[in-house]
Amino acid sequence: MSSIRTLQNDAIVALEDAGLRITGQRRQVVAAIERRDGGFSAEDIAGELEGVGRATVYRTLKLLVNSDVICKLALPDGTPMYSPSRLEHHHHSVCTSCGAVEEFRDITVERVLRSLTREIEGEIVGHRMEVFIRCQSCLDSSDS
Amino acid sequence: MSSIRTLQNDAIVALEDAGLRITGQRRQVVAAIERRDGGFSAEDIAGELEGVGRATVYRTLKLLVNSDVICKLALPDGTPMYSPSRLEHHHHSVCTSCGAVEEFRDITVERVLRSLTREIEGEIVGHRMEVFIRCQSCLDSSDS
DNA sequence: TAGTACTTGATACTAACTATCAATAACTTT
DNA sequence: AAAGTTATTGATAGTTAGTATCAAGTACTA
Repeated sequence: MSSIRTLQNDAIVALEDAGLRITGQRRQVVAAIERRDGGFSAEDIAGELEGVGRATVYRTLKLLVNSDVICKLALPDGTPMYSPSRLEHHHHSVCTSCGAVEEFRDITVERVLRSLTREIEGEIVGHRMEVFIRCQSCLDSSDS
Repeated sequence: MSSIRTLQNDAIVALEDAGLRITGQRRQVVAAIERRDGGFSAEDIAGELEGVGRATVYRTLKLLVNSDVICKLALPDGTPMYSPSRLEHHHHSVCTSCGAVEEFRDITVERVLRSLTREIEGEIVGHRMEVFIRCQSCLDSSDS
């Protein structure tokens, strides 16, 4: 019984690994995430899933963030966005016009972190990097 | 009349350049920022300045962010923090234990951005990078 | 089947802002 | 320097993105 890598499968494995239960509500949240592609807000999901309580949506998103199934990122003004996580170690580009989120992996980012290890006093415990863009389709439609 | 570079002076120049008025309240907010060093929250300032309305504090912080006198950054959980901005083009390290903020400048970060120009479809309009650390003094005090 | 423990949803609450708008203060003009 | 114009302020209410509480429900376990 081979399992293809879908968000659903990843999420279930992650929840199980964490000793958590696979409930109907959690499945619904994951399914809703999979149905969209790109970034979404917690309220997007909560609004869509009438049958699942808002608190449960927020709780589930937090669980999924903690198990690296999705990422929580932020627009320039700080507005939070969530995005499914496919690449192992990655960063995000966010289109400031349409909100489209792309993952990218860049080895030079890792190199930056290593170089900072020498420059920064203390122990690096994490980082965040977001690149804000105007994506090609937004550029195209405003060029008209 | 030479003017030394202080946050106060920078802030006043920035506000004037933007065609804004230098009011007593704005001076008080800037002075309060200068009195602390490192990161602070909007509520820190609002709580300290009893005579200045909360809305005015938030408005003034936003003006200062827009004119690059201070930076708005975020802890890993998204909690916003503000920090005075001294270096021209810089990033931040934030201690997740004590909240201390340091600025750093790293040319390799700029190199990453240039390399992304080739990798990312679309036009890069900005970025954010924060490095989370346990600073030396927090490490020292927990080593005991 | 009973028991224990994890989950849920309704509700209320918090943090960090933002919108409104009448009153006030700061520049500008004369 | 008084009058006029316009920016700014503060009180209040509202919004967004959550978190805390806790009784009721559901899932595993013995």
